[in-house]
Amino acid sequence: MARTPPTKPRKNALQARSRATVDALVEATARILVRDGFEKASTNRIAEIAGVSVGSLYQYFPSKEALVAAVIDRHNEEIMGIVRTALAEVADLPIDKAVRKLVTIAIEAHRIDPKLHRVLAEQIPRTGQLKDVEAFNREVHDLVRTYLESRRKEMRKIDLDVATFICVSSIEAVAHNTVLNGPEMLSEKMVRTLVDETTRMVVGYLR
Amino acid sequence: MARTPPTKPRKNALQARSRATVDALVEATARILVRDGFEKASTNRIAEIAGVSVGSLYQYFPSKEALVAAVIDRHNEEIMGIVRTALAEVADLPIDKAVRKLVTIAIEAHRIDPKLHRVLAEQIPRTGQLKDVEAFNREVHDLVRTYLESRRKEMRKIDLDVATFICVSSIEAVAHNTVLNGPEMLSEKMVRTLVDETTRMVVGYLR
DNA sequence: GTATAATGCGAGCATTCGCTCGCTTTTCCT
DNA sequence: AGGAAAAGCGAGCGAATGCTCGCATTATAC
Repeated sequence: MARTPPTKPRKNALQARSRATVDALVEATARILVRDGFEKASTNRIAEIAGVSVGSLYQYFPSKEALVAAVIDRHNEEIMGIVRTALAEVADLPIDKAVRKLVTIAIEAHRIDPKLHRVLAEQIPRTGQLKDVEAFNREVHDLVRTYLESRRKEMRKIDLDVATFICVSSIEAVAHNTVLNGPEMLSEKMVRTLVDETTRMVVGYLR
Repeated sequence: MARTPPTKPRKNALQARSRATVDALVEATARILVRDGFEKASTNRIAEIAGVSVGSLYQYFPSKEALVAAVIDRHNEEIMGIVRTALAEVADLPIDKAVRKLVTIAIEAHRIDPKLHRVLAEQIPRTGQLKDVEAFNREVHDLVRTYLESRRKEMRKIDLDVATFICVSSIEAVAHNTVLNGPEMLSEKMVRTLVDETTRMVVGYLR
């Protein structure tokens, strides 16, 4: 048999299979969380649904918590992606346009897999994940603060950190509660009204 | 054997002791939740800390969930008491004064046993308690809505339910995040600033 | 082709948990 | 005093869970 080239020797095969296994496990965890809730999500069950053995599960995730954390990370990354993109797009817009976009985006972000979002928000005991949640909040805060800083001339004199804190908290809460209150509040018309009103409040506050 | 008198026959003795037992159990549950978190709060442990046997525990609480629910109810009742009182006091005040008071109260209410509040918010899987939380939110919403209705002339034309939803969500979120962010944000000065700013935002929005 | 390492397997262990049940102690009533 | 009812007790059961470990299977290297 011919020689195998020196490059790319020892991790291909390993990755092809194990990557798939890891993905299947995370996906299975998410599905069980949505379908049966946190309490019913045992490692045995997760492995079963993923079509993987418990033993293999524990080769890639040291604990059940790690598995759930992976699901949370994936979800958070999705949301952060949206938020980052939105804030980049908004960088050159005046405050009123920017806030409107951000409010819209906030609701949209919460609408990604709302069932999973609900389970993560309501059923997952935040044990150890505190760091992650904090980092998440921190990044959002910093991004928004940076934007506001660049638009300071449109604003009244105001402590930037306080303003950011209040605006982010409020927008997030409206988006969160809107989505959690079920599909009733998610009619096109309702969403538009909420975006209008929240934007009005925040913009009015900032300047 | 003589007849047992019709009035107050069968619950006196029961109440002196059992009242104390029930209280001890609820108190112990709260303490364990704060000290060790939800996961460590087993019924055996709760009974032990309460100085009561597991058997007795199950005479008064049909399940662990019921015990936790009792703690939540107690906490919610405390908060609702404050909120109800505040809204009564505020009924005759103009919007700016009223909102300021409500924001202050919201933070104060969240400051009742903040550690317990944090555990309840972050660690308790909301399973079955959904109804209670909904009822709680509902009552707050209705109280605030009623106040705003009585002050409509001071306000711009606006959908009352939407306005209530946005204001309550925002105020609650600011209070919640303020308290959860730890004692750093709770200096006298900081709190005053937050109250000022949040009040400004909400009042500006409403009129 | 064969040795070696990577990956996967799953019965089962140790532990914990929620909860029951047969019994004792305390309180009340007469 | 005496007996019935209320309250309390706690060893322990059955079920479930997170996780281990010795072995089987598959891929890679040469």
